Amino acid sequence: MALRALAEGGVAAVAVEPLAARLGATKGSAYWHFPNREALLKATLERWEREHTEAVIELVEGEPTPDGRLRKLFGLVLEDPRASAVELAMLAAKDDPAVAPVLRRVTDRRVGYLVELFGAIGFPPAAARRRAVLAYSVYLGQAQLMSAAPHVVDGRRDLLEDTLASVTSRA
Amino acid sequence: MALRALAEGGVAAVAVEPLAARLGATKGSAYWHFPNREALLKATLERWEREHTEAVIELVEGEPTPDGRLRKLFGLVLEDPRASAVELAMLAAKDDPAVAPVLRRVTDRRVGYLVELFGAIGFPPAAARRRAVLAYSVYLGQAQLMSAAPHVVDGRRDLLEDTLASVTSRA
DNA sequence: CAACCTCCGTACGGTGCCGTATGGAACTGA
DNA sequence: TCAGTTCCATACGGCACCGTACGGAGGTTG
Repeated sequence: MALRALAEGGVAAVAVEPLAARLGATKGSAYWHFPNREALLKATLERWEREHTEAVIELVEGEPTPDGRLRKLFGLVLEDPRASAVELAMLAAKDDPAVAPVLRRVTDRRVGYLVELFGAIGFPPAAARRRAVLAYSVYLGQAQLMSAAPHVVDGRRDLLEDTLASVTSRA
Repeated sequence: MALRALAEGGVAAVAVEPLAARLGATKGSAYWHFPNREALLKATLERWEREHTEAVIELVEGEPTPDGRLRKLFGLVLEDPRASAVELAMLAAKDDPAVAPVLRRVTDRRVGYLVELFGAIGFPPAAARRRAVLAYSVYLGQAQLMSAAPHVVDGRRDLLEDTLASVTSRA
């Protein structure tokens, strides 16, 4: 529920009174479960970190080949922009003291996973790391673009191919 | 001044009372110059659009070759992350009704410029457009990453080369 | 049954912001 | 000089949120 609010209204929407009202309850109840708003937000963020970061990686791990995993990963952004809503909300609130550490952990975890992936494709460690950083930049940028200006992408299914080609090519 | 607040505190910081206080004035004064907060925000955003979007393009146009222009463009993000602060604030507030139209215009303008650039490099129109969308994604993503998790990039000067190679290679 | 703990509601004060009302000082022009 | 305009301050009410105080219903345990 708090996650839904986070996706829809950003970090600011993870607030005691609005959420209580949404649940048909009152603040009195909410403040029994959480000492304050910060604790509510922290719990929400950590729950997202726990459940959704690994979930994506597990989903991607279902693909048999490393190339297939990369394709799956970037395909996720393009096929369902709404799925990136929480990610974008986190980036939007990157300066919030409750958000920053979670964001940092998730970023490290994901870039680390990408390093593995590029290593499995055959890049040597240093190159794999560079590719991973680049690929994650593309991932973030596409999520932003899909969300903020979908018309520039609009049905551009070949963007996925372009992306994969540019990120994996050994020029 | 309002632009400074926008860069530092995001769209939420472009508020009547905080800005007035920052200027050593009072709201009474502020509400004489602007009918309401929305007008203040709109004026701030449009001023940014007017002065800074074209400014970047003009700066880049100073480079003699198209390749040099691309290099300059991506170099800007990596050499001074603070310069992207307003961009990121805009993206963070993309759902704000005052922000959305400005963001859309700026995105269109920039992607359009990139299409020109890739055309000048020698890509045929359709390919140039695809490259432009991809390149702008990388631009946005790098700005995000530099701002939210600088430690993963950290001194990685070769990222610029990687980026240019991946975006311009004719694989 | 009585004391107790759990969970929720009502009621209140505080803060930061929006927007309005109103008055006044300084300048400007007839 | 005096009326009008410009620019700013004080003061007020409103709203949305945070957080606290406190009371009460219902199950739990001695």
